[in-house]
Amino acid sequence: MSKKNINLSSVKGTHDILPHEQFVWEKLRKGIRHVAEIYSFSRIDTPILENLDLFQRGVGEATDIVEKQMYTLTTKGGDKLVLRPEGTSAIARAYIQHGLSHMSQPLKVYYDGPFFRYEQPQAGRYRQFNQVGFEIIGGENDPIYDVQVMITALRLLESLKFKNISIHLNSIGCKACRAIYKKKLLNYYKNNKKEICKDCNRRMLDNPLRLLDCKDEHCEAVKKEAPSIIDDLCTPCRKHFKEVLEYAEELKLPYQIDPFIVRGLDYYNRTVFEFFVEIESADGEKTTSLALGGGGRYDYLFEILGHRNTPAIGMAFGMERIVEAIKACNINLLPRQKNKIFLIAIGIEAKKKGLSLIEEFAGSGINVSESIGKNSLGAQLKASDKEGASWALILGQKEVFKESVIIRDLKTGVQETVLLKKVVAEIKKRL
RNA sequence: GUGCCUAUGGUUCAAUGGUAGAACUCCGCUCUGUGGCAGCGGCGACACGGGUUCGAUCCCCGUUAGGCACCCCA
Repeated sequence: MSKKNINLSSVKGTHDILPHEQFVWEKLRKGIRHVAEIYSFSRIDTPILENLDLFQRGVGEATDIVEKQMYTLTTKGGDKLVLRPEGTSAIARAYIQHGLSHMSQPLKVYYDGPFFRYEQPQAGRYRQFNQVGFEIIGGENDPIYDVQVMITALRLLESLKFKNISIHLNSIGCKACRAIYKKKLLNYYKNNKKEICKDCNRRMLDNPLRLLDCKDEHCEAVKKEAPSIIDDLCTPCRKHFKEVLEYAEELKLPYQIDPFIVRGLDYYNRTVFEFFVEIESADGEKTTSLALGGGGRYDYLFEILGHRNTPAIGMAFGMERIVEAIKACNINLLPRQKNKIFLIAIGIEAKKKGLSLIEEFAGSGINVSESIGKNSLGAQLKASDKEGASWALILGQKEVFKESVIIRDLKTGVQETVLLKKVVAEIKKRL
């Protein structure tokens, strides 16, 4: 087998998270755990593999995700499975399957993990990507939960030191008022058909709400004058939205009403929102908004899945997007350097003693790093420098013979010889 | 799925129709008894396939991958 034929790069749209970038991810995971605890979300993990029907039914047959972005596979037994493209449907499935409606309601859960969508990779977009999501399921259909999900998400971003966060908020009503609005919107666009781009002409046929997403400048002009769904909400939807806004005011959420937010998946109703963060370009000249995630209410999902009507709201962030935004905003999350101990041993006897010494330190909860495979003292000191260690423990022939060890302060160069059995205590004192 | 751009060591960049240089990184030596500096040395690359040519890393075509945008979304 020739090496030449093996493709040694990661699969298109997937990426490695290398050791030197792990600290950002770890920080993010910690932030997630922390904020989840504060707002009493419990963790839930669902499998990466699910039945194909779940998403066909849940997300919607006509959505892009289901139409062309799912990784599907057939098992030897003939079952049609899919690598999960999103989290909400899977959580709804677990809720129904395990009778979680019998736990105290509403159920508040969070998750993070990999998801899969087959599309063209691009900035902040991968085929395998990670999402973190928060869901509040069951209980009352109270707008306070809508705001709770948003505040949780907001606090997560704040804990990562993001500034200039904004929440674009909208209501897309219910089946009844949305249908009326769609007609109205279509009528309006029909009258302006000549002004709009060819994509929008297509949208008129297959996804009218998406007309509001177009960034073409002619369409922008048409959009400005377009009827707003907020004016057409039915009385219950209008009341719900009004209360959401009142709670949002109370919590001083950095929100703005954005009638152009329409989410793609079928199961959304009423409250929908997206989180943005402002990014300064490299030359500092202009700022752009980066969408980190979004969500909304999905009161219809449980009915779609054949369960009784269950109110629910949730949201998800793209973790890669958060990480990229952290980099783009130059946010420094590096932990303060801890004092590190570095063991240096010269000669086979010293190395043996050194190994047990590392164990002894480990037993006291102190990590000792080393580069014990190297032989010369100089090389090992150099390695200690690269590690950024504070103290070196030097064990040579002489020290082994005398049952002692040198403690070298790597910043000042001051050295002290102490007995081997006292060294752990001595280091503890210095820490 | 569509359009535009790109492809040279681990990284960032050069040069060239006669097969490649540097900086940083990595490894080693100066230096089995004291690191950061310095000096010296070493490993290591033309994405793949085809075409034009005496000869292609360079020109052309295709494939693949990456970037950006559209679509859509996280």
